[in-house]
Amino acid sequence: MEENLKKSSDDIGGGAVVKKEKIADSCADDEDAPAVVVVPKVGDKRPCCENDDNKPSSPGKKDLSSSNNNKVSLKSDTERTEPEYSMASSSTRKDDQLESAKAEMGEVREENQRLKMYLNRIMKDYQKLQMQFYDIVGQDSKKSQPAENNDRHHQQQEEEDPELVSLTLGRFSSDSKKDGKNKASSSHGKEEERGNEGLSLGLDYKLEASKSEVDDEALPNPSPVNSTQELKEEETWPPSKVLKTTRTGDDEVLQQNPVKKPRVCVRTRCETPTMNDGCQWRKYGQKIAKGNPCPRAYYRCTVAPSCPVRKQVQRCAEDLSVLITTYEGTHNHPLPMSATAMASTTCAAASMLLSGASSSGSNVASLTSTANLHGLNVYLTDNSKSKFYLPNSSLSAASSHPTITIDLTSTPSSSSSFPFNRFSSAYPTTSRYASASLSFGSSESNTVSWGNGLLSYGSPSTQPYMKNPLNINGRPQSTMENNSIFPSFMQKNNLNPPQQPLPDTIAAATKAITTDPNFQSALAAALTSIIGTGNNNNGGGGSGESLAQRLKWGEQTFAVNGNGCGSSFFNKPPPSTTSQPGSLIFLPPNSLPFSTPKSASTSPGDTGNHTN
DNA sequence: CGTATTTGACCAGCGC
DNA sequence: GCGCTGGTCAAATACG
Repeated sequence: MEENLKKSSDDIGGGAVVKKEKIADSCADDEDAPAVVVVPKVGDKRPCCENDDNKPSSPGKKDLSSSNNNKVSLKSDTERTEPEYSMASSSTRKDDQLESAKAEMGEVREENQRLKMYLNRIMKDYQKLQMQFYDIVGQDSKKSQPAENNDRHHQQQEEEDPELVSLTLGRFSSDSKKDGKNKASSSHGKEEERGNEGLSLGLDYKLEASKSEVDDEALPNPSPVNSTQELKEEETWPPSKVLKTTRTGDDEVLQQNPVKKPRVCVRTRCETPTMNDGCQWRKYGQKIAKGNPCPRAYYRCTVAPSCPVRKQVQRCAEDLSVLITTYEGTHNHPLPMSATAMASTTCAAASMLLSGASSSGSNVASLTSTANLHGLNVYLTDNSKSKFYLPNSSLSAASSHPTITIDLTSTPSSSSSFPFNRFSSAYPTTSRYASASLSFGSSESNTVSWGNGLLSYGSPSTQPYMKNPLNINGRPQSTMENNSIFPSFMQKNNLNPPQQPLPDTIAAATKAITTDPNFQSALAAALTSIIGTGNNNNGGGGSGESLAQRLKWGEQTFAVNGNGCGSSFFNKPPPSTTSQPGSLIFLPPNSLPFSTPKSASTSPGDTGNHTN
């Protein structure tokens, strides 16, 4: 364990920190881009570990990014640049530049220092938490040793039982892989999960925590984007191949879980080829799916080169006006503000799915939870038991993935009456994974497609989509989505901004999801695992406060970071927004969608982008 | 000319 | 083992 921790810390120091430049690149429209963001280097994921030893980062950038060598690096940079400036400039202008450069360097240095402090704090917290966790686990194990067998039995069942997928997922990261110690306590962990859904779920749902390194890395990593998720996801994304290898390579623990990422399926009414979710996507494939005449388009997130997020866009065969967008994976990079809405929503949905599944998993009973929040109906069901089937056969493809469906197409009446009419589980009855359906049929007209609403809101005049109805084949003509402005959907108490029906819906949806106890617990656990807040007195102002306390669902603005699940803690603690490092920031009210420069399509939603 | 999209080929998983 | 299907790759093409 210690080793792991150490390792993780090294990793963090070596490769996790991303420099400003990078951020700027990926999120051109994010004006508030943190000066320094800790972002898991997706692309460098592997290298990430290697970097420590073998791969010195490239001079300019890496220096800044290397937390361990911040000072040195910065200094070297400065030294390097100074001469250039002086040589080149004899004029006062140059001097000014030099001064400004120095000032910048100073800022960056400070930022780095701050990040370092964060990192240290996090590491400490993490260790403490872990210790506590083990203590608890140990106690439980003693208390319920007899029950252990049962747990094991459950475990086995889970392995065979599709429903338990989410549990499995949760289990992975924390239990299975850390070390023998964890392994021993895995069963207990499960027990705890049962009692407290959120416990270890957290990031687990990120899945396949196949590698211990990954886990370790992730936990300590303060990166705004859930590094854990990213790393895991990245590894897992390569669908079958990687999975397979992972599976084989890893223990049997993984066996039970095919390691498939949860998917969030969003149904919206959208006339445009794709829904603008604020992210930048590149189309990499198109296929005719069985049972649906409309081709399915495959997109991958291009905001960051290594972003594992993929999405599938397809028109509903039954109703061509309905666009089905399926998101898979979590962004490993900061997202534009406009993209956070969707990201948060999808992330929340995924979390809910997992948490819900986990809870159901223990009982192996069908889970059906209903929440009526803010006029939204949220249904979480265990599909495996569900007798409903998804009309769109094309979705059956997702059968192997835990899938949660968010229906934004249903009208109030229909949704309220029975959302599953439209949505049913994406899983066939034989599905191995639990799935959930969310129907956000707000009282407002959901008929306004998400994409449309967003698009029009953002910059009506410049919305190409609107101009480009889908082509004959229903293929997106362009993956470049316009930036949509996603009104501060997260604004507190402001769920019904005028003229923003859609965002509103999303906001409500997000809120509804986030209000879900399951989700809360899951998210809290996740955040806790990352930040290690909990009981520690974190040096960071008020960190002593429990995370849960800090999460004031529904009341506070919910800042979801690029990854979606509140990862942006450290991402950007702009003084103004977050004086407290640990505080959970939800979208700053009125985070407007800046239109992303050109190609970037920023829309609310990270995990998913819907482009019609 | 660089970048994004298109599209056929390829691969892996799954069911029969 | 074979065929079907989903998903991805990558060369060719289109576009700005």
